[in-house]
Amino acid sequence: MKASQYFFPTLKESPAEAEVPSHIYLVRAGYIRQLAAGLYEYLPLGFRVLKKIENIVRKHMDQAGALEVLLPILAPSELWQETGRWDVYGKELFRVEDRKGRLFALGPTHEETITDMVRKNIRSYKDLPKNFYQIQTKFRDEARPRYGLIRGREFIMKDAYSFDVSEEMAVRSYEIMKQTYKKIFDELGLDYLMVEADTGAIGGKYSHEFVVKVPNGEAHIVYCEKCGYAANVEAAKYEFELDRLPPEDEKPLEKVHTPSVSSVEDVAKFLGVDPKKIVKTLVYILDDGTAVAVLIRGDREINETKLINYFNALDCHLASSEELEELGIVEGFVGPIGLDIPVYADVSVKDLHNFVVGANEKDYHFINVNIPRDFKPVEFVDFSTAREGDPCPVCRSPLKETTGLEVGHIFLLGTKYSDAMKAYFVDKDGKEKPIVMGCYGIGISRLMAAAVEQNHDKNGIIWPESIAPFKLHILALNIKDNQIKNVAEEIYNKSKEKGIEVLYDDRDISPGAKFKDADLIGIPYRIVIGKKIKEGRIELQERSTGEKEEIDLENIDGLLEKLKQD
RNA sequence: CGGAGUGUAGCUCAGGUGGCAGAGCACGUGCCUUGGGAGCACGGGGUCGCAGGUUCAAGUCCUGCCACUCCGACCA
Repeated sequence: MKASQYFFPTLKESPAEAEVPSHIYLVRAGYIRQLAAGLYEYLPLGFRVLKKIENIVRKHMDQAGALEVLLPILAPSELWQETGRWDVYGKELFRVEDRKGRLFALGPTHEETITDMVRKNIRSYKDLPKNFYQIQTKFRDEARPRYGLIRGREFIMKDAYSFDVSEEMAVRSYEIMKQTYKKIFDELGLDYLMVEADTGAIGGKYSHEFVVKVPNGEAHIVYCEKCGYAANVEAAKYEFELDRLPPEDEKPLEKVHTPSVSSVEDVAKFLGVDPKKIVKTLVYILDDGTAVAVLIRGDREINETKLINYFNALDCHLASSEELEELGIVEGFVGPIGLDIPVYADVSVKDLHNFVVGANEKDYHFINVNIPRDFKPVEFVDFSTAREGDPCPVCRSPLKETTGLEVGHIFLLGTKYSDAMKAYFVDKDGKEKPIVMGCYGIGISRLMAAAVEQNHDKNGIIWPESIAPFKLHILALNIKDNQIKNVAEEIYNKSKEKGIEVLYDDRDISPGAKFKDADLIGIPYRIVIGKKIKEGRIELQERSTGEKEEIDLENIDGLLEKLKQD
């Protein structure tokens, strides 16, 4: 491709609205443009990268035996009513109305549609297993789109759905996808972790996330360098047994005056005790309006996902001042003793002795509290958010913490959707059974951003070879010099003949501008044709290392052949 | 959805106390130049986010709305 005929509007300055590297460079280098919040146009370079990623994903999905389909973006509301998600999914679901007033969803995901397709067309165990996938634009009316392609309202996703005769077989399908995902992310050249994840409201037996390691990522991950355990903090087990305080003799319960002292920090300072011996009492309101008190050791944080899962709720929030008042609870001095809502305790409180809690009375705390002498929680549950330094649940070494970007998520769904939508098959024994499902997503457009987050420097993008828009960038530094031009054209033509994807900068602009654009765009290999052509030499540069190597023109065929090979 | 900020040329931005709409870059033409975003000259380009109000006069002051960004909540 000749640059003079191509289109990559580069910018000298960062766009005002971009904050993160992937957003800044994809815009500056002319890959994408913003249309509105969370909506982006893919310019020719951007679309090339997108197709590269798609094709890698497609290749591995096909190899795994999955079958590519294309489902409608619009989904009739009735389907979503069947699973209850028309109401549950909330404001994130784009809803549209046709001329007759019939409602549709712009698909944010396709469990309903694919399950409908399967239930209408699959009758027997002989038709199973099947795995269908598609690569398509998805719509989610995000409360806060941000970071360019990382969180859009419209984005490109590969979604796959497996259908099996039994859970055992479904696990097998799930494992195949897990291995397939590893191959995909390996080939993309990304530094990622596969982590145990929460299944969220989608339900199911278990799930794994594939997380690309980036600073300031939205996903918080703990992992063990020793044994390889890795989990999203929402799903990571907290091993309190390994973090418990030494036993003590019980001291008598005492109420102490603590004027205007309510935060754990302040109480610890005021009473001169370790925050680990202060127990926070948090009042949560579940989505059905139930109020519950949850105790946790002062040095730890509640994980609301674990809470939601335990209570089988869709949602929960910390009680507001008004809600506390309605319940007759004293804000800042809440404690389990004498509280008339159910009290649950995080495991971190188990076997804790002589600890401090709020006295449910303004400006008072109890000290030397002991379980079960002074109160008894309904149950001890793991509500803790895992964090760096916690013991690994597998091998007990201290966990490390990192952040990342979720680019893939696989779920073993079970029969949640097949039950709701009556997707049944007739098994060998002649009995009708629900199909066991799994679902598997990869954020294609987000991967493009993730790759840039992980591969850039101050001058621009450094694409992994597998997804670079072109492999070779030819810079003819002075296109008015006939010798330079002729050599450049010759190398360009030879590259094309060999099937090397090449961008040839034949524009009549200054050398500096060409170098700057080339660095921004980030094509892996660069052949520079300039003054040294007088001595019959050209230059090969690698974008990733910045290394420059002078090559005799007569060796150009060998060089191109080598570029073609790797 | 709560909090904060921004909105002026294609881009990045400047425009105290109200008084002719600006710069750099980009773009066009010509000259010159060609190894890290060259130089000179001339030129084109504006609904100052939108609507209303105050005023002789509004980019500037007031009210409302919209859009975009950031922090948080949220994120099958």
